[in-house]
Amino acid sequence: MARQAKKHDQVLKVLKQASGPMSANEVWERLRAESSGIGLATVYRALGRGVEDGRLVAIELESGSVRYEPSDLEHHHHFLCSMCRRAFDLKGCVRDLERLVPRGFRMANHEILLFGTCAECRRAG
Amino acid sequence: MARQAKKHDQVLKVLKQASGPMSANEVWERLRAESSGIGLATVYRALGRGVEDGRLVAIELESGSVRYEPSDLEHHHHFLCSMCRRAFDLKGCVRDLERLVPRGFRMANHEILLFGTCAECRRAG
DNA sequence: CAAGAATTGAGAATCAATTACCATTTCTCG
DNA sequence: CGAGAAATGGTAATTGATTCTCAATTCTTG
Repeated sequence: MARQAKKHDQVLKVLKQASGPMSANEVWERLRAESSGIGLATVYRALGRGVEDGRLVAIELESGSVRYEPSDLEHHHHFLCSMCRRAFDLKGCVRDLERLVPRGFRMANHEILLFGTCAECRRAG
Repeated sequence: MARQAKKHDQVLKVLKQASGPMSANEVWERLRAESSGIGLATVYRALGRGVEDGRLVAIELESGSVRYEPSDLEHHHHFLCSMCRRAFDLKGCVRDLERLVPRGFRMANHEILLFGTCAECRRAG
């Protein structure tokens, strides 16, 4: 069996349990507190490999940061809280997207992004 | 009357005529070729001021670059060509977005982004 | 035209995200 | 155990976007 990459597994685990896609930094901040800590470089390595493996997908919801999520999630979209900047998964999708595509263009996929305030920030704010 | 800012007007004009939101760099590349050229710093200044003025809005469709568009456009969404990386305006919207919002969250606005290949790149490719 | 204010351009500086490096540690396996 | 492969962490280096600096230019107005 291949050598086990403990830290890498921790990274994947965090993403599996997350309520939405996370940036490298978010993953790092969550893991560094834990028992043994983790280096940011390792987080990036784990994420990069996860994408290569096909176990993760990288998405870009806003300028300046790439987020990662498990690739085996059902089709879904995201909510970006403008206060805490976290992204949350949404359930469901919408229909009739095809009719938005201009003549001659080909749509490969789509992203629906809702902006606003998450429940937690609403309570806090 | 206030001093006229020629270059700034050129920047706004480019955005008005554009088929979609443009990044600072895209605007710069289009204008530098013209008659007198323009400095990248000036493009940024014009964009920044345009946003302050309320004449432009900044949107973030992908990592690493903010795009700008006139603020007086009707509600619309965007298509991002994965080959040429340009963004195009789309007509129309979809319904039922509200039902995607999780309980306790508040949606302020939304973005629908279609990915794929634009007509030009399809012909070329 | 002269003075003063705003604009401009070029390049340096900054900033955040990401990657590269390299020494150290941890595993695996014979 | 001992050698070699893989993983790790800290930090330097890089990258791309954006902002800053400052001297030169352009306007506006009297």
